[in-house]
Amino acid sequence: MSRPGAIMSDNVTRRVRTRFAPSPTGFMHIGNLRTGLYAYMFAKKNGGDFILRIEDTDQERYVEGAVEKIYSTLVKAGLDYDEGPDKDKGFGPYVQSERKPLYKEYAEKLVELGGAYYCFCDKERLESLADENGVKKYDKHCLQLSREEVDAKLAEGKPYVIRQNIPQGEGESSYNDLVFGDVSVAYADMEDTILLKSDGMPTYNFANVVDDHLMGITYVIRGSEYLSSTPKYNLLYDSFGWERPVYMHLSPIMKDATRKLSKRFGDANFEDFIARGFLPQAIINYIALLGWCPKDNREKMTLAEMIEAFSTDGISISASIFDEMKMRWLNGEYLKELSDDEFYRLGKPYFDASKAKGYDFKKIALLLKTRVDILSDIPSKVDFLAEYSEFDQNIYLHQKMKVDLEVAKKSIEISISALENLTDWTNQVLFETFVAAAEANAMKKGQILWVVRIALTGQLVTPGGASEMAEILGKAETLKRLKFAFSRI
RNA sequence: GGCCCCAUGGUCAAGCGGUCAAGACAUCGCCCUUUCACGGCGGUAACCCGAGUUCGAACCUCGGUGGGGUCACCA
Repeated sequence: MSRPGAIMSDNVTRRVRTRFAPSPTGFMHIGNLRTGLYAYMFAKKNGGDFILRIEDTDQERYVEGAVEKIYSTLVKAGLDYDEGPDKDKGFGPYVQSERKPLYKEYAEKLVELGGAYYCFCDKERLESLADENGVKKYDKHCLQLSREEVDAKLAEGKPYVIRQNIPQGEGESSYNDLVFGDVSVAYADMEDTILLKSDGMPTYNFANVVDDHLMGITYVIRGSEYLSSTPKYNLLYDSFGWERPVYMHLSPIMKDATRKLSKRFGDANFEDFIARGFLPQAIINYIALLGWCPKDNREKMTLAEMIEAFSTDGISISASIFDEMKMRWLNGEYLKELSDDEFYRLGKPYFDASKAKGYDFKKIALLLKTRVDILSDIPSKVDFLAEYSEFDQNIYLHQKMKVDLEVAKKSIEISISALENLTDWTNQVLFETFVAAAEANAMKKGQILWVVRIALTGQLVTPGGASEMAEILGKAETLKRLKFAFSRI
């Protein structure tokens, strides 16, 4: 396999044009989005155009609202297309179902050119072609038909499809993929697949070629499932006498070692991640890294930085497993970078959804910014404000700080008396009060702080230290909880 | 099953014939003038197997194994 380098400028004879061509069959899958991202980055990196095309030739799988989802995802992700259904720059329409007459015209033209032929075989005959593996390779039966016979059947109104006419005999079709290098497939291994269905709609095999050519697409960037059928598409370009585009195939994103990330994997779609409190830029950043690595190995990058650093030789050829853990980490990094106000604004819906009511969430947000990876972690972090009851006494125990139940009980007792007459209820004063109380009683301040924090929340991991928790809870609630905790030890 | 493609720690990955085989996530430990977190420092952990080419192979070749894709009037 020969490994191609990055695009040399002298190879770019035509303006770079890439496209993203999703089919409106549901939500926006992460793997699909990544393909769009790479097509976008490649175009922008090379000063070219990024085109959106809707591939809806399969009416059976069409899902209502899916087109809108494609638009909104692209907007949120920051991938603005230069051309698309709502931005016609003269290559439209950009929705395949609206291009129907075009495909028929080109299919007929291809028949004239010898690259395709009419086929009238019925389902029964096709079924009978199955071999021991159930593979039904078409036998070019209708290629034998004379022009007169074809015309007669057509005049009769017999249903037909148009099939690609793969050359017979030896020979192979090959191309050089920007990511995979040389790929070739023998003619003998290709089938005369259907180009135009009996309903007059094209199959993907045909529509993508006609559209890519008509829309001036110079670089075809798509999933690796097309790797081995691409030689066939190239034959189509050749038959038409069209210039072949350059291809860049992308390996799939896996759910685990053997399963592809599929639409059935509920969490694998963009909308869902957004709803769970992932930031669009974090998602984009993460998926860009799933299968691509910049020269300098940077990880956290803005879209603009990624475009700047984008190069095809950094794209990996093997599949990668989606790791939500790492995406969470990256998202956390983006969260920490937010201004306090921005974090509060974005987190507000999650605070509102928590069980805690009536607290100063703006203040709590300050504490949470460095403590959550995704916004939907917020409710579980603040629920202790509303829910406080019996908890496991063992969480008081801390060997290194020498905290046992006896020390815990004493710490709480000391704290109660130190706090009871305190009027200035701020974090700073509270902290100093705890420290002073510890010193006055010959205890380590960590012993007090550790115990109070737990006594106040009933949790081992909390959104802040003892003084911060006390400040948020307020004097009355703080004392109430300390007294309760004291009574339980 | 035929054909196409892939193979570095648990995960993402750097590596392009000579490296003590980077870095990040996760994990573990330590530090943060003894609270949670943040942060800092450090540890554990990898070239699928077998031949060949070469003075020398994670890198090149072949075979095996494993995995993915494809073989639709789906895209």
